[in-house]
Amino acid sequence: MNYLSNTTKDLRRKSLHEELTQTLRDLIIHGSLPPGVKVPEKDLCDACSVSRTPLREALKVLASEGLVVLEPNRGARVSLITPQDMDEVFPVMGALEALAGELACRNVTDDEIREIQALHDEMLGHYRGGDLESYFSVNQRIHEAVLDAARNPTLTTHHRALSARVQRARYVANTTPARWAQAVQEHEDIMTHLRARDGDKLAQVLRLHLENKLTAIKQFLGRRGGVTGG
Amino acid sequence: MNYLSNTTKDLRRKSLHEELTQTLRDLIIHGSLPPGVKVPEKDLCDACSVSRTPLREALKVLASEGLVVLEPNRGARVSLITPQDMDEVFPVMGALEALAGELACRNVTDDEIREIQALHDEMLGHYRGGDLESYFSVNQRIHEAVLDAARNPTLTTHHRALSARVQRARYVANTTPARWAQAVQEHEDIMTHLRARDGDKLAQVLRLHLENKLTAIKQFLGRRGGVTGG
DNA sequence: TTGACAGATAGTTCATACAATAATGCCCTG
DNA sequence: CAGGGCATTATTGTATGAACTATCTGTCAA
Repeated sequence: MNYLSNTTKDLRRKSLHEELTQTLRDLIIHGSLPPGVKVPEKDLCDACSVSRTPLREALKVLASEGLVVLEPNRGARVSLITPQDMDEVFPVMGALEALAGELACRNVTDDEIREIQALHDEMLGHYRGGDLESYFSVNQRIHEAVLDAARNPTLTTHHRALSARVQRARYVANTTPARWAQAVQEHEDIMTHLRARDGDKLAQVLRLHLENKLTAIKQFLGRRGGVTGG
Repeated sequence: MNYLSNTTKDLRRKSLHEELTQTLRDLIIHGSLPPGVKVPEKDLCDACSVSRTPLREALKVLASEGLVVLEPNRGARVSLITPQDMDEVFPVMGALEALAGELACRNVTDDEIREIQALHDEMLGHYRGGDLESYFSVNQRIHEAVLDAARNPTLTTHHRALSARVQRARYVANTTPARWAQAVQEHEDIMTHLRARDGDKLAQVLRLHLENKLTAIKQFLGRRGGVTGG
């Protein structure tokens, strides 16, 4: 009875508030709940057909992830996407991805490298076809695969929390052809270093990847004039 | 009405569940709620004189921080401290502290350096006096000061969440004289590089600092035979 | 004596009711 | 007509109750 691992939760049935958390997270990431909007409890309760208790529990978790902001006695609102936020999030994200790259190079299997390579090739196809949505989707899976290969659930958890805030920015900031080409090139480098299992180089390019993405997003946010999502 | 910063929460009155979260966090960090124990809602409600609703909200947040584990329909228990956990947490912590060191060197003011130096000197006093508790306390404040100097609240938030898990380990693992001396030397290096505002070097030594701490703790956990706190 | 099933029990999950706080609109006054 | 104060309303915060799930215990059969 002593041996209840901390990671038992994988195959358990999800409870209501847990599903809700995921649902709301997705709504926020995909922009269905845009930055800045008030989120009255009752509306969400009606929309999701649940009572306030599990909903409030979900909101507390999302608040701890930084996706919503709770103002006591005045309710919740989806957090804004400001250039300052991006300046905060991206460096942290970069540090975590760099670490993931290092660890992945130590732990990744040949099979996993082949899988990631396949994803990479698929992504290139979407790039050539100009299919941005599919590109983003596969891109996301690549980064998640690298995280998996790092074999560090704690790292994955924190990365995922930040990833939500980063992804959200993608939905409000356009991708220029130049930036897109640059990103693809960076992914080529990522694959090169991963195949070579060169942890330092992979870490370096992952960090650069994030830095460049930040620059691109901030240029867009700057053009649109600061606070996004009102 | 558009300009509600995401960081408004500082000067607001805390709500019950928020205070509870902090209270429980402290109880867990200091070992009053030792790793592995079941945490029946009713007991905590009686102990804290609150109803179950805010308590449950607090537990959800602590679960998202990894301090408690929720097993659906079977309640919450304080998460265990295993060597595997430490292997997960410390590298992530190291990456975040390294980043903090880099950013701090860019942004720290002369006044802040003086303050941190003062803390460092105070800590040395506690070391010479053999006062481990005071040493830990000031040590903690030094690392927090570096985080503050990094000017990145997101980084601070994630660091703090991990820090709770790390600190907890300190309360179960003894500090050997050798390790203590080593840690003090590392702190000397930290101060040197911070004063020189050498971000790369500071990042490097902070990472090393965490790696060595991990080694020390794992040696202790290993000696005690694996899972701690049942 | 051991194993399994059934009932009882304790504890969690979700729903709802009540209380308190902030937002809104109206009226009154200057 | 404008501004401030008060009452009303809406929304959040907390408490409690109902239903469900897991666990424990005791009994019966092999």
